[in-house]
Amino acid sequence: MRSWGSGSSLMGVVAVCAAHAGEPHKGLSSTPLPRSLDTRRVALVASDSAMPAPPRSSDEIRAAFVDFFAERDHTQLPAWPLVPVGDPTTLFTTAGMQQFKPYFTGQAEPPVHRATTVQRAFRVTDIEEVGDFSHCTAFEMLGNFSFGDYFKTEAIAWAWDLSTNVYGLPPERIHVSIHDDDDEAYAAWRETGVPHERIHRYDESENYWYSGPVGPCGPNTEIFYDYFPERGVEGANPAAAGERFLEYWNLVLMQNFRHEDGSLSDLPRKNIDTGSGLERVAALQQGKSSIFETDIFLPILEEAASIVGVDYLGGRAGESEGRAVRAMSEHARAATLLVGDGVVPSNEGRGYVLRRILRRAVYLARREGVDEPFLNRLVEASIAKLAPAYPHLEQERDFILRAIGGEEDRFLRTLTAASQRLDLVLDRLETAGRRTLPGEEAFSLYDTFGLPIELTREIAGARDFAVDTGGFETALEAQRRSAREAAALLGGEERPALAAIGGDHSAFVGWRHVDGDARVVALLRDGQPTEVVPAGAEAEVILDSTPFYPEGGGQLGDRGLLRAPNGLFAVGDTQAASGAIVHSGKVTEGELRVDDSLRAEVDLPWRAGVTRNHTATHLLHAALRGTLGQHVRQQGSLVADERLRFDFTHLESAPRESLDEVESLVNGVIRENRPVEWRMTTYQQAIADGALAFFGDKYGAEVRVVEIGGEAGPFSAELCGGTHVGHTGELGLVHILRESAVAAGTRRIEALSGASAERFLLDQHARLQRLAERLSTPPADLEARIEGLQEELAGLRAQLADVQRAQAAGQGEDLAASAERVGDAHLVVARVQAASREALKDLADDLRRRLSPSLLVLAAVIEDRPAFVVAATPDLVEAGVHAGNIVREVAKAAGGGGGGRPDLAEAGARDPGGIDAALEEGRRRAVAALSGG
RNA sequence: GGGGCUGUAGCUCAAUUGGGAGAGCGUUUGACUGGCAGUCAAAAGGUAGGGGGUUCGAAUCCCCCCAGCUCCA
Repeated sequence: MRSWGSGSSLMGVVAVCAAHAGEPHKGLSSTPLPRSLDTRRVALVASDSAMPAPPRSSDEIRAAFVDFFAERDHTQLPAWPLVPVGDPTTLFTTAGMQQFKPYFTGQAEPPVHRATTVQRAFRVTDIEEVGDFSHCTAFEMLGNFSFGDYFKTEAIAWAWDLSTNVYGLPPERIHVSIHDDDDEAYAAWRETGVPHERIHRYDESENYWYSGPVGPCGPNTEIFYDYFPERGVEGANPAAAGERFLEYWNLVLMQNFRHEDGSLSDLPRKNIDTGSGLERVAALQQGKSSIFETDIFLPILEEAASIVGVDYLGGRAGESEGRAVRAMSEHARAATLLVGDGVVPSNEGRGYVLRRILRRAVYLARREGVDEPFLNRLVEASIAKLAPAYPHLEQERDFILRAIGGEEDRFLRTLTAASQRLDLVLDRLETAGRRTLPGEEAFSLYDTFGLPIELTREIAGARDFAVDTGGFETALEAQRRSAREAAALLGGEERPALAAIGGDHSAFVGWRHVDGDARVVALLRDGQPTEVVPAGAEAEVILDSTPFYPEGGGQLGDRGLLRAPNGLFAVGDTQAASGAIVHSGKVTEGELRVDDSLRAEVDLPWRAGVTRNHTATHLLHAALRGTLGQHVRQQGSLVADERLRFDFTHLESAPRESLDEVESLVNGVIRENRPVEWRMTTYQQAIADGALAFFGDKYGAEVRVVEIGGEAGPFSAELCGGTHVGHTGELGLVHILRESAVAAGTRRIEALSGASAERFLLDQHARLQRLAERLSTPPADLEARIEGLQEELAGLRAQLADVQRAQAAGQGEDLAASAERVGDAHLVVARVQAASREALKDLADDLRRRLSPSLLVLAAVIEDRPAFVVAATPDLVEAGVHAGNIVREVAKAAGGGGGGRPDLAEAGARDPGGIDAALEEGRRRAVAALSGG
């Protein structure tokens, strides 16, 4: 399968320069383009003096493309953000056609029949290649689209017209490829004047496009620029990877539909879907061999080169320096676009990809000796370059800088910690006389501490250590395998049984109704279709139409009741799957049969709570954006009947004052009792009107916009399929409970609305009253009262400690006086009073200070259990006395256990009755130790 | 979603491996020097992330939860 412009073909080798005609430039170093290139360009322009000046800069090319198609009745539609809007299963927007899929598959009616877009795109496949002369992760796709309107002939003629007359490319340098069987395309190209020998035919593997086993598909035709026309057309093969040709435009001619059995039929309405990489066109228009030498990258490259400290543009950068400069520039630019579209660095999903490119940029720079943070300089340069086409980047500048700068700081910290650890490991190996770092060690540094294997190799290499790369790969592969197995085990369930239900069903009427008459279309028990469900059995019910809202957009699925003629079905949850709305629950009375006519009733109090909370979520979202900044975007939410949870992008914790501000803003809007209205529109129209779309939610071609009114423009407008109140006043009150962190860059607030908010505040108030009563003080004085109690407690503790100390001192004096002498040493064996183990040890310390040399064996009852301490002065320890050994025997005599250091050891037992025997044993051991030593 | 590591004073981190919670920096106070900078001395600051368990005894071992870091999907 070959989707146009996919993988390395799109960003294929462009590293060929046409300057020195006939001389292939293998292994182009980072040498900049020779000036002679520009002369070629000048000559070319001069020869076409009748034509308006061709577009040169990327901004001009973008405009020229859009204008060209606008003149031909195309409407320019807004691009998608890099985060695909309708499809949570896709990480990033990778092509211009992505937002038009529903039109191509016929699921939805297009708003216009001719469209053109400039679509920013991001592809993960080539990250490791970035740094060479051609690969990119982020790029811009220029595209024109026809939805059942014009087809091959026009698409091809216009592509030719734009290429030769607007871009001013010399016709003799253009080659095209078509599908083997596509004689129509061949004819269309001949019509433009392309000679037979520059039209190349390829089979399915090269020139056929489809997306998935079932769906629209068709041949495509690609347009190539020939850097070496002097090599002749004999044997020319544009599709082969190489230095000669640059593919800069791909036209997909969607004319067939592939069915499940593999057969093809003609599409009733044929489509055109084209994509032309702006970076590549810029390279052609600027006479450059590499996209990195176009105006798109120059200002960023220049900044990167100054960071690395090389004269990149002057051609004085070494091979690896050049790589680093290019990768740093590309990754910084891509990251800028990603953060601008709401992606924040994290340890999973899109955020993880962002993290990977940022970290790659940092370690490549570090390898060239850059150890200061630098990303923000590159981001500034990227924003400056991109802002004319993408003004939102300028608006979100601060957020972008903080998100990326913060990630850089974190990574530098991680690197420092991990390299210290590596040094320790290497020290150990060195002592053991080994010179190879085992693969498991390298993997652990990578896996646990985030040290890239390249850096491990480098640091180890600097100390003359080898790294067992094979072992590392093995460990990495093992982890991948186990992750895959775990994923397979959990795998999301496919529901073919639902997809197989024929006819119309599951019409949703819940936005306007909470009950309605319906007919049972299908019943499932344990996922299998059945005709009847008896009382007591769990089942899933599919209705022809239903007021039950299936879980989506964070709003939980409805609960309620289905009243059938011969039975009752309690709905516990409602979910959407395979195009069906599935009511799951239990038959509580009688039975339920397919074809039963029934009354579907959503649980009213439940739905009322959920509805309130959903509107509250929109209000909070709008208020957060107003208070914390426009970078706030919904990341996820949970809308239940009694509470709501709302996750959003924000880099630091929101202070209580901001939350208070948000809360009072929201409650203000509630008091104003503003109308909440919704309407259906197209996605493009909604976005153009400024509505907010939540990423990760599924939108059809028709979308629903929920708008909360305001005096000057709506207070909030969001794409949303959920249920909402009619006026904000119905919410009564919104109260934010708490704010917390969910992941790096994502915060969560939990809140209540309506009756649950009221109940919560009343509970709080009641608790306050109870506390005040208990402390016999008015609620207003509670703080002062507690402060007083705390002071009193601290005072009493200090007094108690004084008393205990005095008591211990007295005891110490008495015990010291009663000490026996064994040889030169003092021996105290005694049962004492002590409140804690601490006090017992303090007493031993006191005695050691009073008597030297001395050996002490003390016992006390602490919390009804015997505790023992044996202590010896340092000189005795020197002479071989070991307190730990003595206390162990003491404890054993009391039925317990213990141990410790030679100078101080403690032990305990359960039964206080054994103390006397234990002390007896202690005396024997002590005497033996003192005389035997 | 799965795995690994970490959580000790405001900060950075120790503790002979289960036996008395510490250092440096910072903070406060005092002393010295004309002031600042500084030097010296002292003090304050800890439910050891939270909870449970094992044990005579847990920062240390086990389990659960939370948070941070990190790899994989």
